[in-house]
Amino acid sequence: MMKNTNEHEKNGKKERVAWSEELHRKFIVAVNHLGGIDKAAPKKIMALMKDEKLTKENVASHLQKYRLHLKKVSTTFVPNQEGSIQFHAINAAAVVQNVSIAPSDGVFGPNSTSNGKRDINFCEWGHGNRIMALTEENSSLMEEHRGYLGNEQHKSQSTFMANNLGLIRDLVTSSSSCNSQELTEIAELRHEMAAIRHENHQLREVVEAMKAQQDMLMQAILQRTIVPRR
DNA sequence: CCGAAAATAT
DNA sequence: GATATTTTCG
Repeated sequence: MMKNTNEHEKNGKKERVAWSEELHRKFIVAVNHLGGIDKAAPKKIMALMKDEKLTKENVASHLQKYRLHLKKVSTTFVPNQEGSIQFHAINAAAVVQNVSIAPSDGVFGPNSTSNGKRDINFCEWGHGNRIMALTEENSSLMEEHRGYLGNEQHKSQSTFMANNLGLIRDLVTSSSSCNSQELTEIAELRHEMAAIRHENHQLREVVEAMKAQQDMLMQAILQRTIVPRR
Protein backbone atom coordinates (compact mmCIF):
# COMPACT_ATOMS: atom_id res chain seq x y z
CA MET A 1 0.00 0.00 0.00
CA MET A 2 2.25 2.72 -1.10
CA LYS A 3 0.11 5.77 -0.99
CA ASN A 4 2.08 8.58 -2.44
CA THR A 5 -0.74 10.98 -2.28
CA ASN A 6 1.01 14.24 -1.84
CA GLU A 7 4.73 14.34 -1.58
CA HIS A 8 6.91 14.08 -4.59
CA GLU A 9 9.28 11.33 -4.08
CA LYS A 10 12.60 10.74 -5.59
CA ASN A 11 12.54 7.10 -6.49
CA GLY A 12 10.75 6.12 -3.37
CA LYS A 13 12.63 8.43 -1.06
CA LYS A 14 11.11 11.52 0.38
CA GLU A 15 12.41 14.72 -1.07
CA ARG A 16 14.03 16.98 1.41
CA VAL A 17 12.21 20.27 1.31
CA ALA A 18 14.49 23.22 0.95
CA TRP A 19 12.94 26.32 2.40
CA SER A 20 13.97 28.90 -0.10
CA GLU A 21 13.56 32.57 0.51
CA GLU A 22 10.49 32.66 -1.61
CA LEU A 23 8.93 29.65 -0.02
CA HIS A 24 9.43 31.25 3.35
CA ARG A 25 7.78 34.42 2.13
CA LYS A 26 4.75 32.45 1.09
CA PHE A 27 4.82 30.85 4.49
CA ILE A 28 4.90 34.22 6.22
CA VAL A 29 2.09 35.54 4.09
CA ALA A 30 -0.03 32.57 5.01
CA VAL A 31 0.82 32.86 8.68
CA ASN A 32 -0.12 36.51 8.77
CA HIS A 33 -3.33 35.78 6.97
CA LEU A 34 -4.24 33.51 9.80
CA GLY A 35 -3.66 36.20 12.36
CA GLY A 36 -0.04 35.81 13.32
CA ILE A 37 2.42 33.27 14.47
CA ASP A 38 0.51 31.98 17.46
CA LYS A 39 -2.78 31.47 15.73
CA ALA A 40 -1.49 29.89 12.58
CA ALA A 41 -1.54 26.12 12.43
CA PRO A 42 0.11 23.79 9.97
CA LYS A 43 -2.96 22.57 8.16
CA LYS A 44 -4.34 25.98 7.41
CA ILE A 45 -0.97 27.35 6.51
CA MET A 46 -0.48 24.54 4.08
CA ALA A 47 -3.84 25.18 2.51
CA LEU A 48 -3.05 28.84 2.05
CA MET A 49 0.31 28.19 0.56
CA LYS A 50 -1.07 25.96 -2.16
CA ASP A 51 2.18 24.29 -2.87
CA GLU A 52 1.67 20.78 -4.14
CA LYS A 53 5.02 19.65 -2.94
CA LEU A 54 4.53 20.62 0.66
CA THR A 55 3.13 18.26 3.23
CA LYS A 56 1.59 19.24 6.48
CA GLU A 57 4.61 17.87 8.26
CA ASN A 58 6.90 20.05 6.27
CA VAL A 59 4.98 23.11 7.26
CA ALA A 60 4.67 22.04 10.87
CA SER A 61 8.37 21.55 11.07
CA HIS A 62 9.07 24.91 9.58
CA LEU A 63 6.57 26.54 11.85
CA GLN A 64 8.28 25.00 14.83
CA LYS A 65 11.62 26.24 13.73
CA TYR A 66 10.29 29.65 12.92
CA ARG A 67 8.74 30.05 16.33
CA LEU A 68 11.95 28.97 17.94
CA HIS A 69 13.79 31.48 15.90
CA LEU A 70 11.49 34.30 16.89
CA LYS A 71 11.90 33.45 20.51
CA LYS A 72 15.65 33.44 20.19
CA VAL A 73 15.89 36.78 18.47
CA SER A 74 13.55 38.47 20.86
CA THR A 75 15.28 37.27 23.99
CA THR A 76 18.54 38.72 22.86
CA PHE A 77 16.73 41.94 22.28
CA VAL A 78 14.64 42.18 25.41
CA PRO A 79 16.77 42.18 28.56
CA ASN A 80 13.83 41.17 30.69
CA GLN A 81 13.58 43.84 33.30
CA GLU A 82 11.05 43.69 36.02
CA GLY A 83 7.58 43.96 34.57
CA SER A 84 8.45 47.06 32.64
CA ILE A 85 8.46 45.24 29.39
CA GLN A 86 5.12 44.75 27.85
CA PHE A 87 5.40 43.37 24.47
CA HIS A 88 5.67 39.68 24.13
CA ALA A 89 8.82 38.10 22.97
CA ILE A 90 7.22 36.46 20.02
CA ASN A 91 5.40 39.54 18.88
CA ALA A 92 8.45 41.69 19.10
CA ALA A 93 10.40 39.40 16.90
CA ALA A 94 7.52 39.02 14.55
CA VAL A 95 7.59 42.73 14.00
CA VAL A 96 11.26 42.56 13.31
CA GLN A 97 10.79 39.77 10.90
CA ASN A 98 7.92 41.27 9.01
CA VAL A 99 8.56 44.94 9.09
CA SER A 100 12.15 44.04 8.93
CA ILE A 101 14.43 46.58 10.26
CA ALA A 102 17.23 44.82 8.57
CA PRO A 103 19.22 42.81 11.10
CA SER A 104 22.41 44.56 10.14
CA ASP A 105 21.01 47.97 10.77
CA GLY A 106 21.95 48.12 14.39
CA VAL A 107 18.71 47.82 16.22
CA PHE A 108 18.60 44.10 16.08
CA GLY A 109 21.97 43.85 14.53
CA PRO A 110 25.00 41.73 15.20
CA ASN A 111 25.45 43.24 18.62
CA SER A 112 22.12 42.04 19.76
CA THR A 113 22.71 38.44 18.90
CA SER A 114 24.65 36.99 21.74
CA ASN A 115 27.60 35.39 20.03
CA GLY A 116 27.60 36.37 16.43
CA LYS A 117 26.03 33.11 15.43
CA ARG A 118 23.40 33.57 12.85
CA ASP A 119 20.52 31.53 11.74
CA ILE A 120 21.12 31.63 8.06
CA ASN A 121 17.58 31.10 6.97
CA PHE A 122 15.73 33.50 9.11
CA CYS A 123 18.28 36.20 9.45
CA GLU A 124 18.86 36.57 5.76
CA TRP A 125 15.20 36.65 5.10
CA GLY A 126 14.96 39.88 6.92
CA HIS A 127 17.26 41.71 4.60
CA GLY A 128 15.06 41.94 1.58
CA ASN A 129 12.29 44.18 2.68
CA ARG A 130 13.24 47.21 4.61
CA ILE A 131 11.22 50.02 5.95
CA MET A 132 11.55 51.67 2.59
CA ALA A 133 9.44 48.95 1.15
CA LEU A 134 6.62 49.87 3.43
CA THR A 135 5.89 53.11 1.67
CA GLU A 136 6.03 51.38 -1.64
CA GLU A 137 2.87 50.26 -3.30
CA ASN A 138 3.67 46.64 -3.20
CA SER A 139 0.63 44.52 -2.82
CA SER A 140 2.34 41.31 -1.90
CA LEU A 141 4.38 43.07 0.72
CA MET A 142 1.31 44.70 2.09
CA GLU A 143 -0.25 41.33 2.25
CA GLU A 144 2.58 40.13 4.41
CA HIS A 145 2.08 42.86 6.90
CA ARG A 146 -1.64 42.69 7.13
CA GLY A 147 -1.69 40.47 10.17
CA TYR A 148 0.19 42.93 12.27
CA LEU A 149 -1.64 46.10 11.48
CA GLY A 150 -3.88 47.77 13.96
CA ASN A 151 -2.41 45.77 16.72
CA GLU A 152 -1.56 46.68 20.23
CA GLN A 153 2.08 46.23 19.49
CA HIS A 154 2.71 49.76 18.38
CA LYS A 155 2.08 51.22 21.74
CA SER A 156 3.86 48.60 23.75
CA GLN A 157 7.01 49.03 21.74
CA SER A 158 7.17 52.70 22.51
CA THR A 159 6.38 52.27 26.15
CA PHE A 160 9.05 49.64 26.48
CA MET A 161 11.65 52.08 25.30
CA ALA A 162 10.31 54.85 27.45
CA ASN A 163 10.33 52.70 30.55
CA ASN A 164 13.86 51.54 30.07
CA LEU A 165 15.09 55.01 29.45
CA GLY A 166 13.71 56.06 32.80
CA LEU A 167 15.25 53.09 34.50
CA ILE A 168 18.69 53.78 33.21
CA ARG A 169 18.45 57.44 33.90
CA ASP A 170 17.65 56.67 37.51
CA LEU A 171 20.67 54.46 37.81
CA VAL A 172 22.95 57.09 36.44
CA THR A 173 21.78 59.99 38.52
CA SER A 174 21.19 58.31 41.85
CA SER A 175 24.69 58.55 43.30
CA SER A 176 26.14 61.96 43.91
CA SER A 177 29.81 61.10 44.24
CA CYS A 178 31.55 58.19 42.60
CA ASN A 179 34.90 56.61 41.97
CA SER A 180 36.56 56.04 38.66
CA GLN A 181 35.07 52.63 38.14
CA GLU A 182 31.65 54.02 38.64
CA LEU A 183 32.49 56.72 36.21
CA THR A 184 33.29 54.26 33.50
CA GLU A 185 30.11 52.47 34.36
CA ILE A 186 28.24 55.64 33.89
CA ALA A 187 29.91 56.12 30.59
CA GLU A 188 28.74 52.71 29.53
CA LEU A 189 25.26 53.43 30.69
CA ARG A 190 25.26 56.64 28.72
CA HIS A 191 26.22 54.57 25.78
CA GLU A 192 23.35 52.26 26.38
CA MET A 193 21.02 55.18 26.70
CA ALA A 194 22.12 56.46 23.37
CA ALA A 195 21.58 53.08 21.83
CA ILE A 196 18.15 52.79 23.34
CA ARG A 197 17.25 56.24 22.16
CA HIS A 198 18.27 55.17 18.75
CA GLU A 199 16.16 52.06 18.94
CA ASN A 200 13.29 54.08 20.22
CA HIS A 201 13.55 56.43 17.33
CA GLN A 202 13.64 53.65 14.80
CA LEU A 203 10.72 51.89 16.36
CA ARG A 204 8.73 55.07 16.19
CA GLU A 205 9.47 55.26 12.54
CA VAL A 206 8.27 51.74 12.11
CA VAL A 207 5.08 52.56 13.91
CA GLU A 208 4.51 55.54 11.69
CA ALA A 209 5.19 53.53 8.60
CA MET A 210 2.82 50.84 9.71
CA LYS A 211 0.10 53.34 10.44
CA ALA A 212 0.47 54.80 6.99
CA GLN A 213 0.45 51.38 5.56
CA GLN A 214 -2.65 50.51 7.45
CA ASP A 215 -4.42 53.41 5.84
CA MET A 216 -3.31 52.31 2.43
CA LEU A 217 -4.46 48.81 3.13
CA MET A 218 -7.80 50.06 4.26
CA GLN A 219 -8.30 51.92 1.05
CA ALA A 220 -7.21 48.97 -0.96
CA ILE A 221 -9.62 46.73 0.84
CA LEU A 222 -12.46 49.17 0.47
CA GLN A 223 -11.88 49.52 -3.22
CA ARG A 224 -11.76 45.83 -3.64
CA THR A 225 -15.09 45.34 -1.94
CA ILE A 226 -16.88 48.18 -3.63
CA VAL A 227 -15.65 47.58 -7.13
CA PRO A 228 -15.75 43.90 -7.95
CA ARG A 229 -13.03 43.44 -10.45
CA ARG A 230 -13.36 41.99 -13.92
C1' DC B 1 -4.44 17.67 14.42
C1' DC B 2 -0.84 20.13 17.09
C1' DG B 3 3.44 21.08 19.13
C1' DA B 4 7.71 19.39 21.40
C1' DA B 5 11.39 16.50 21.33
C1' DA B 6 14.31 12.97 19.23
C1' DA B 7 16.40 11.31 15.08
C1' DT B 8 18.62 12.08 10.64
C1' DA B 9 20.58 14.31 6.96
C1' DT B 10 23.48 17.93 4.96
C1' DG C 1 30.19 20.28 15.05
C1' DA C 2 26.30 22.90 13.81
C1' DT C 3 21.99 23.41 11.21
C1' DA C 4 18.21 22.13 8.58
C1' DT C 5 14.62 18.94 7.93
C1' DT C 6 12.13 14.69 9.11
C1' DT C 7 10.06 11.49 12.14
C1' DT C 8 8.29 10.10 16.35
C1' DC C 9 5.58 10.71 20.38
C1' DG C 10 2.23 12.46 23.82
